[in-house]
Amino acid sequence: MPKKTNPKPPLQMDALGQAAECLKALAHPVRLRMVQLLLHGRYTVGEIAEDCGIAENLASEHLRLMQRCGFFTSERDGRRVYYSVAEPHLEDIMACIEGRFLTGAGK
Amino acid sequence: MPKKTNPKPPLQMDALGQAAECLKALAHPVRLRMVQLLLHGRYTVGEIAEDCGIAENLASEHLRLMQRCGFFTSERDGRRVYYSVAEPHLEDIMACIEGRFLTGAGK
DNA sequence: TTGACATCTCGCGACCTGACGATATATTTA
DNA sequence: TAAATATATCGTCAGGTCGCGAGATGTCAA
Repeated sequence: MPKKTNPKPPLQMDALGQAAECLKALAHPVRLRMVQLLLHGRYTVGEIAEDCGIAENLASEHLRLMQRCGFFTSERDGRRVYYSVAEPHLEDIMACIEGRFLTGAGK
Repeated sequence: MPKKTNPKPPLQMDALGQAAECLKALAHPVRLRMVQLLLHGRYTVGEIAEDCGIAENLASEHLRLMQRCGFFTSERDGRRVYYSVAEPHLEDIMACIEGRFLTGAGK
């Protein structure tokens, strides 16, 4: 076991910190549901809130959190705001998660 | 193969909750580091703590959290306890995370 | 046994998160 | 203009997390 002066793995501790930040954003059942939904198309805040079974202001807060992480993007159309996936890697990451945690389960 | 063409996928909300729990366990820079390290072999608590630059009792807490999620396993050898990866999907998941967040960085 | 070592557990304080109600802003329609 | 609709923001608070020190537990060797 080498010393702390980085023999083995590089010092990506700050990069790992960033990754951890984004994983925290994903680590919520409602937000995972939002990812699943938005991977199939774009939806308004109201539609997303109804699908997730939560209040619209709460949905708005979750969506903006995901937007801050770069996962989602939004565009206004009249009084409505449509959210959609902005991060292409989300599909791969979600596939990994589903492959591990949702295999065969549920319907 | 069950139906897959579902506009609004059904309620696997509890499965998503479980996935979120495990993602929370991953969503910490030190624990991500531990995953990277243990994907290369098995190490004692002391070795892991030194690699991560944290106190041993703190390392022990992080390791046991990962163990509770089924990611790691441990076996005692004398006074030492070796931890190693117990969840094969961890490699794929970590590859996804690194592909998104650690591309080109570090080294 | 005693003592050193390796790991684990507990309790505390600081900080963060999630959900909620109330309110604010933006847009369309009457 | 006012009112209705759609979304966003704010304040609050219960509950959770993180890191730490102190001490407990387990193991080996003399």
